[in-house]
Amino acid sequence: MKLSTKGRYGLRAVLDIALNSDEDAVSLSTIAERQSISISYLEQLIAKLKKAGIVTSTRGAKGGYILSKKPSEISVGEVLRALEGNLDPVDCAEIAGGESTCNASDVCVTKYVWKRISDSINSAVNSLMLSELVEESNALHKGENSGKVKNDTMC
Amino acid sequence: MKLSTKGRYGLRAVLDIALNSDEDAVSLSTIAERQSISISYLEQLIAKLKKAGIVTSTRGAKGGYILSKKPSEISVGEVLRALEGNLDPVDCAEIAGGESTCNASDVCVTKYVWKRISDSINSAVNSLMLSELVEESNALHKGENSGKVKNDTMC
DNA sequence: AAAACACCAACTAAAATACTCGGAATTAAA
DNA sequence: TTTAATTCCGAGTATTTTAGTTGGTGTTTT
Repeated sequence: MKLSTKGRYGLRAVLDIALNSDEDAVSLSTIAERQSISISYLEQLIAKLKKAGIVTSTRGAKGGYILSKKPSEISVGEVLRALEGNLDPVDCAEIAGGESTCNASDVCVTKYVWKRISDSINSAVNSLMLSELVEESNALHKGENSGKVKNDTMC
Repeated sequence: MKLSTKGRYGLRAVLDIALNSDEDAVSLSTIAERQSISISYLEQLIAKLKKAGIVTSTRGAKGGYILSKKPSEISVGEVLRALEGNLDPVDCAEIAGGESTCNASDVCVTKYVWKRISDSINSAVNSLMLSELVEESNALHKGENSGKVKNDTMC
């Protein structure tokens, strides 16, 4: 029941882009360095984010990534699901909202448990916007040199 | 971000005991058969439940397991944590409620995300009691032969 | 032309998961 | 008192997933 490094690193990467793409797009290598993540691994994570329409890339020298939408329009849930797949605690079509393919679907009590967990996770992350994390970060850095790199997205 | 078979099978086992230990203790082999779980694997799961004080065993022939407490006093959270370890989405002392050993503890924004997820999962499962699942199961089986095996804890 | 970048598809090592196996100790019943 | 049914225990193993790495191609600015 743990998030993998995909979700953890990937969210840090998105936050890094949010905090540092005011002027230019940010390159993979700068994110990787700032966040202490291997550049080649990060590449895979960003690919997922791009596919999900969360970030937009520009190729070539001076290229890099920016967010596709405003931070207030990107939920943490959206980001985590792009990286980790669905956040449901079990793989079950019925819980994911689809048709019940489960052969024991009508005699399945634990299903109520998984549904309850799934709903609580999803509502928690869907209601949390990237902008809130950006504000939190700014609050933590009040009084610091604003030109400095903000390496504050650990964990 | 998935529950392992430990949590899924183990909760089914607990529910099976709750539903079938009215008179005698239920043996590993009957749970295993009813739930289609390998007996030797189930053994490991039940050991965790015993260690956590959720079930009580009696050894020897006619031995088996019963719940240590009433179903209304056992939360699903208690069971899942016994089987899976803590349900937090990341391993972080601060989120688990302890001291911050994290070297970036005060510059750690994503921490708020993990805390939020952790809280939502734990409050969901802590407020759900085994007795509610028992009632749900009985409701599903209204009208059936009450002597029949109730194999209704799939998923 | 060269440097800085994104993009892509395999490949691999390590860790975690999901089991199995072989027994020893305990207890009820025949 | 033997036998069968059971819990209990520690170790071993196969499979899957995770967490990367490697070696390249294509694109754009300087």
